[in-house]
Amino acid sequence: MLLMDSARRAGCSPSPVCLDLSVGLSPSSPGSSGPETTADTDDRLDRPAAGCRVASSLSDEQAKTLEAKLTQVSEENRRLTEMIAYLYASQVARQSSSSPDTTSRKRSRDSLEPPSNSSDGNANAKAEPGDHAAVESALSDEGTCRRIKVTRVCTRIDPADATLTVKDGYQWRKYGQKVTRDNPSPRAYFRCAYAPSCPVKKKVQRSAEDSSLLVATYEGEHNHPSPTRAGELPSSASATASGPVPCSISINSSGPTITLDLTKNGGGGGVRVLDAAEAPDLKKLCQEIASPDFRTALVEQMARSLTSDSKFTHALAAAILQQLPEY
DNA sequence: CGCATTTGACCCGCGC
DNA sequence: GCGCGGGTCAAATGCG
Repeated sequence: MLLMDSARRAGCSPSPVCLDLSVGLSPSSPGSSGPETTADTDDRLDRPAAGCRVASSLSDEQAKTLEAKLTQVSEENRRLTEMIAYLYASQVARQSSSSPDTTSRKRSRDSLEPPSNSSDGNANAKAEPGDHAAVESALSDEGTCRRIKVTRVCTRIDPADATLTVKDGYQWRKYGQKVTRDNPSPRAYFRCAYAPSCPVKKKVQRSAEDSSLLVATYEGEHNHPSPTRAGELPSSASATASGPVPCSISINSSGPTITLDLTKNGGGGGVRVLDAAEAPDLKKLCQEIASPDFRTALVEQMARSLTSDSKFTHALAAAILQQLPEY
């Protein structure tokens, strides 16, 4: 959260690709219902975090140390973002050179949706390289295209649980269910209960590879507050119950957002690119990001940043201790 | 009785 | 033009 906040303050969104690094908090964080499940929403950035309360109890010296560290982390985050942007640009260049025809576009009959910019896994599974241009087009036509945010959220569930429900705090109305070609488990279609005033839809389907993984794809943004406080984030409630997921990939009209959720109990805290095979237009990029070298470098750099400074770790430990009740 | 869910039918875009 | 497959509709059904 500090990373994201610092990146935002540093104005660190120069590229169509945003590297969103979120370090999971303890599920028992006071006042937090557990937004461990990743989603590229901005809401959580504007909420007071546990870390802010910790920082407020620090001495001036500790605060300065943390601030200096924050600046350093911001810089590193900016470099990482640039790295992602470079990889993305390279991929775009390769794709555009191999598929000059970008005129044919699949347009949804649903007027609420933009030109095909779907992150739907199965739809992309059969997409040709030209489809990548659809994403690219949406990126370059920001001024003319209506921006529809598409977010993919993954939640680990009990494999025995047959219900395709993701408790995210919002009320949904199911309007359809289909068995898709590439996945034996059905896909459920939901509309926000506040429709038609709220245009948000979501699709929920088990992962074809891992039946314990529930993939929810949100299209659009709610134009109303969540009925429940716990639902400030998509799937936040279920994430608390089911545990965070290591990674999610989101694609919106402002560019793909790759969210790496380095939580401590989501697959060992490793970085994993999920459903890369389902997004062939980004497959190459995702493969590069998911490569062992990149992952190792990323994790090492983050770990080094956070642990190399003994003052930082001591200050953090002291701050945490101050928050613990005395026995 | 009203509302939510289920499920088969239908629509539409795309590839061949 | 036809078939396929994803997405949506709407009547039927279930439930409180």
